[in-house]
Amino acid sequence: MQPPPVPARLTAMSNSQSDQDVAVTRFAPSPSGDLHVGGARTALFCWAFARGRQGRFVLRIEDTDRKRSSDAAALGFQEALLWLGIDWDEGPMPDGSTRGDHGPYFQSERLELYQSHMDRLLEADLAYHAFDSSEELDAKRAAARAEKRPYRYDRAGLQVDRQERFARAAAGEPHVVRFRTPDEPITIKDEVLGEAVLPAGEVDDFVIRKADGYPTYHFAVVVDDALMNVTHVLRAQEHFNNTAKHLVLQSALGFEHPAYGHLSLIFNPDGSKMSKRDKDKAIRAAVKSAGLASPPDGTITQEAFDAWLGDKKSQLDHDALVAMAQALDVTLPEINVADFERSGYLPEVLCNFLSLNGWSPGNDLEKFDNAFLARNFDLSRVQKTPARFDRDKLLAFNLDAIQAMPEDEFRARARAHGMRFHPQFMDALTTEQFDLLADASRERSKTLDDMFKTNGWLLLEDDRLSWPISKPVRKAMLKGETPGWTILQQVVALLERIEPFEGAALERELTEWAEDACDGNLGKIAQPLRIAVTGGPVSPPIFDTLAMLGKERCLLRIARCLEVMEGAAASS
RNA sequence: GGCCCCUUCGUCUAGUCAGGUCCAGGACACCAGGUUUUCAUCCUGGUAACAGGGGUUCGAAUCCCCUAGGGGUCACCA
Repeated sequence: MQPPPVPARLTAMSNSQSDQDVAVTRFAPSPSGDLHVGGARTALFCWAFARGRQGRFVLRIEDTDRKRSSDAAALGFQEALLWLGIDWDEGPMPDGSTRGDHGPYFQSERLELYQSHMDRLLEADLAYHAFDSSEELDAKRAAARAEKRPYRYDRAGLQVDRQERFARAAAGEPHVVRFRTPDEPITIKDEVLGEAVLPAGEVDDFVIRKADGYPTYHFAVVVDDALMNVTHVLRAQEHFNNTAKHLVLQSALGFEHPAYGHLSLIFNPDGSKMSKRDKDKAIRAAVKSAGLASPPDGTITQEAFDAWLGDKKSQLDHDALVAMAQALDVTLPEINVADFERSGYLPEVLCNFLSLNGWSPGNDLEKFDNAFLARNFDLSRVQKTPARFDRDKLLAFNLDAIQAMPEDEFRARARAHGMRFHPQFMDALTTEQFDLLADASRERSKTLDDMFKTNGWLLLEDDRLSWPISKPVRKAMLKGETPGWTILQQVVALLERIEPFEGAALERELTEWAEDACDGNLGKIAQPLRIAVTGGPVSPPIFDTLAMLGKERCLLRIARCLEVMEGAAASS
């Protein structure tokens, strides 16, 4: 039996209301997991495109997959966008309110809207109920693959008589609705990639309403973009082929076609696709290289550990990953926007860097802010090729931004970061101590997190400090004609005298003292001092280090250190 | 595998649409020096690319064709 001819299209339906927007873009994430940097870049470009043209930027939540969507994730996306400095004119707000006249902005709340357009299609035979079971379809797919033939839906649903289709659907028999794709080539015009023609038959009769009554992505996106007057759809390149479906659907529904621009993907440095799985992979690699047979203390149970290791496809949850990373001393790769925040990257730097992956203003200009991006962003300069995400360069940009920051801004931002991610660290320090630390750390900080990671010595009880004899410690303390510890012995009396015990006074006195005692070589005393008060060879400039700790604690630490070093010197 | 897209230093890219000013520019990384009380910074210099092959042209990174490589997609997920 021949399939019935393709029916005529519905007459044009005006979906342009009174607004004369030249540019309406939208970011439409599905709320599962966290906002990925690739998604963040898409959002940023959408935002910039609209902002640069006095247009509107819409946030829409595509939660038609009921199994995977969550409200928490939707909120997380909003917070991540706001943190990046991306705001929207329409859509849900984190406080639960909604902006805009084209809502609702959660697809799960737009079901009647979809239904009315679905009915138009069904009535006009531009779509049809199909009663194939998943098993039947799977079998057909498998058969096609076995014959090395591309699978296309065979329109089995159309073999059922029209009246019967409607009757069975009305009777409640499980079914999907499929779109009757016209048998003709489809031309995709893309502002980034150019024009592409998909041969007739390439797009089959795809499902537009699932058995659970929810529209599929393809249908919802087309209806929503039209009803929200979206003029420019900027999205990831993985959607490129889907565009053909959206185009035919728009024609059938009588909607105008928005302009499309497909953005290339963002990859890892090794060329693999960047995904949340990378964190799990990093931990697996660390476990393997350490040859671990049981989980480190304080992480996960042996049972969970075995189950996880036994199933390569399984992934540890976030808390477990963090615990494992800490125990194994590995850094998890940052994948989500929230990861970068936690790692101490500045949002304006992340945006700047993300923009550079796929877009550039030309003229060898690299450093710019979101306002500049909005003013200058255009589709013609968007890169067609995927970009590998270079964390070293991002880190270098972050460093530059921190160095360029005024001292008090750095204090404030570092403090906010500390309160959020290192509360126990902040509790242990007085305001004065923290400011001292921030000022001393700024010029060596690549991230806001650095100072919290490298200054644990400040929090330690004086009698808990220890001095592992590493190579640089041995060199500074024990080696040479006059070993460092003997110089340290001599400087104690001076330190006891210095008042006030502050940076300037310390610098003056110690420098003068080194003139005689160390042949003018401050390093001879600075390193032993640093090691004595911090337990290791690395800390902020020595005078700041001493001042932060205060005289009493310094002297206590030095005294204990001298005992240890004398012992080490005697036994070697 | 079918279909679609892409291809400039290790990486992100400028230059390609309007062929000469490009023996290809910048940034990060890397290498070599230098500054510095540790670390990190900072300064100076350097190595390094038009995927390959055919055309067109006085002239090609830029235009055309082929090959190779890479990516995307083929769900009742978005």
